[in-house]
Amino acid sequence: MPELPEVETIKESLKENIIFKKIIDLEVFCSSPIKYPELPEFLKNIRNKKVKSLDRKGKFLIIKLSGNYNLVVHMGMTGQLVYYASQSYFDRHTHLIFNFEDETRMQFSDIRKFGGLWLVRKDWNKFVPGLKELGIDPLQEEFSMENFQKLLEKKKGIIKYFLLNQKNLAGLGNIYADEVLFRAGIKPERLIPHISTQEREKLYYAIKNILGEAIKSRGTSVVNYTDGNGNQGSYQNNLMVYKRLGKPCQNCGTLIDRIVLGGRGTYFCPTCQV
DNA sequence: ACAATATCCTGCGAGC
DNA sequence: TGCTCGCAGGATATTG
Repeated sequence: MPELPEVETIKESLKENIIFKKIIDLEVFCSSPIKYPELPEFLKNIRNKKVKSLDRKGKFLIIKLSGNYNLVVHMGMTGQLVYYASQSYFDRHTHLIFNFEDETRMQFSDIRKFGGLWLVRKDWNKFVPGLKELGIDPLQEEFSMENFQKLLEKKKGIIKYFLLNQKNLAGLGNIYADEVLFRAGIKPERLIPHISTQEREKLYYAIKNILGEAIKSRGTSVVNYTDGNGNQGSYQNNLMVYKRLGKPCQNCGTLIDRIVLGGRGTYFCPTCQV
């Protein structure tokens, strides 16, 4: 599940390989990931564009191209964007191949097809659902303790819902939401008004630190995530609760429990989290 | 206004 | 062995 640390790693690993390269052609094996514009226009507009820079907003990867075009990519659950300099791996989930002028390429594959690509220019973020509504990115300076406290002030709901809602904070998904709540010592179903200021502080640092650590580990490869070079991350070795149902908590030995919140498997330690 | 569920999709592993 | 079923969860739409 590409969440913020994974998309950040994909961005950085792709950057070294595709920056300043010219896309001469796009091969389409499955057009459903192309969300905007319609395929013929997408094909026409992607051709002969040079990669100018790579950016990230929450879980969105934004590849800035010449002609003021932006290629916005969301990996969904199983999306992968991998660069190949020589022979490439190809299977039935490979949907798109971006061919560069120097005969290298970047492939988009997506088993579950929840991912999407948008090629946009003017008013670009209004064509991409969810992009304009994104909340604070926890890696930006704007994510201060003050702003975080302010954000929580008016909220009434369950803390895990808050963390997963991209309109509040942009970038947390199911894995890191659970990990962050474990480190902060907060049960996932706690109501926000019942969370103390001190706990909110712990939560703030948990978000900042865990995302930072996960980026250092180059992401969590628990399902099929790889970076832009096809390499796995290692943060799966640091997970304290996610997917650890029935295993002893590494802090206190209590068996990790699982509940369902928002249709998502939610893992926590019944002792360490109150 | 909010919480909770259904929806899209495919692979995988459990159980019969 | 091979089938069905439930589960995995990105985000949005819809229902409660």
